[in-house]
Amino acid sequence: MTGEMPDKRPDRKLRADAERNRRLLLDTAAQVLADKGLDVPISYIARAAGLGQGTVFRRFPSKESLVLAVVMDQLGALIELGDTLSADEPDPAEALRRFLSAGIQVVAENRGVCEAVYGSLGAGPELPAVYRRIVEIMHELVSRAQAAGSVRGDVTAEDLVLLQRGVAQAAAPLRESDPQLWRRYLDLLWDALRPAVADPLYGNAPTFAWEKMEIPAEAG
Amino acid sequence: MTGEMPDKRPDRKLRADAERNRRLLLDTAAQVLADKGLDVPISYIARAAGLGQGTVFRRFPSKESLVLAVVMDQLGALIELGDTLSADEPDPAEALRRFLSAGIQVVAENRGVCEAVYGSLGAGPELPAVYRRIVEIMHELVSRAQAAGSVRGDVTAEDLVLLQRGVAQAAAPLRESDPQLWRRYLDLLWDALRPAVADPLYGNAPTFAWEKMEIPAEAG
DNA sequence: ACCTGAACACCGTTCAAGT
DNA sequence: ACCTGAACACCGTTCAAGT
Repeated sequence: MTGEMPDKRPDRKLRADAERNRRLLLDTAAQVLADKGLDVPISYIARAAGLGQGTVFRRFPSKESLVLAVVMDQLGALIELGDTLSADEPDPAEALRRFLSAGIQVVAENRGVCEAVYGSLGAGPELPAVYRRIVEIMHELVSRAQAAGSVRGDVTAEDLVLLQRGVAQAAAPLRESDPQLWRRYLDLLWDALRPAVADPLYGNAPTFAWEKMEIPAEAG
Repeated sequence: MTGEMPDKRPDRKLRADAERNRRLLLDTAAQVLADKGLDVPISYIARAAGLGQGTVFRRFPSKESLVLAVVMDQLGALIELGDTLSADEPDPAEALRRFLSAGIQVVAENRGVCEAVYGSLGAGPELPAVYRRIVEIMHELVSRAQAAGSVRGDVTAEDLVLLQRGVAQAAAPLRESDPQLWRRYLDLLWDALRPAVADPLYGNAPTFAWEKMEIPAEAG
């Protein structure tokens, strides 16, 4: 057969209007998801962006993949901050604390991200490349803080990534009435990380099953 | 009109077969929800219980209310434990730790409860009577532990209820590969609660908007 | 009173027709 | 290549008919 197949490679250059629509869709979705949460119908997002819902599915094969793309956009900013801190912040404890804080804040202040990040990672995983990068940065920062004697030696980068989620989720029920509550529980977490208190922790540090994770199209 | 209305009062005595079916439904749902999570169709639960799906909606006005009833069943057991600890455990720190542990465990080991408890409480709240009771027990236990000097004075019962959730949710992504991971983060939380480390915490302790909570039918 | 399954509404996803 | 909205499948909820 001679019919042209549409190019499925994710990084194939899009036609100008398509690229514009993709960006519009991501921005609209980010905003809508942030305060309505994951339950908004795709049709709602499509209408808010002034597009047909078919267009959404042309660019993102499923609702989940759209959400994923939005979340990855946000985590991309977090990674940039991590790189900056890793390069420029001379105080290891301060660098770690700011990275923890920023990660918690993204989840805590964004209903869509909070709900999305709930089921993800671990067993039925997503966001692989981005999460792996975050763990790498976390590892760098926590290692330095431990070497400086600011943080107990028995917590790992994986622990801290999970605990970021935990802190954000602890504060999540009161997001509307007390949007800064997560800072309170970050303070508690920080206390728990002091080397002085270090009782041995139960069991072994967790490991993530990166192999099980599939690279979604958007991750390129 | 002379037609009899069905009695809507939630505690009205059910006919024997209806009561049996209600119990069967709750037990089946508990089991199915625990490992499949909230996404299982009602039709699946109905079939597993050998009933028509209409029967489910006759007893529980919505899927949400069925889930709620299941969760409340489980939290009922937690409350009983709390009462026992409050009455019988002489060591205040031990009593508090065991209550924290049991609450985290319920959420951590039960996918349905974990997902259900995610959105609840706080802004758009449910489970009111049961949650209020849990906070009361927590208040009793934490007060004693604080009076005994085992726990820092600036955390409240509300903090701890939220933090239970947080610990369970931190470990949730690895539930299948590492089902005991929550114990590790309970250890960390426990370290954070020591009076010795007490840096002042950010902001004020949270308060729950009980007024906003509606008593669901099942709470009778 | 209670049970049931067919019917309805809604939303995610697909696709034939149009630009 | 891309866009669109109608059509399809699935699941929560309702309800007319039966016991």
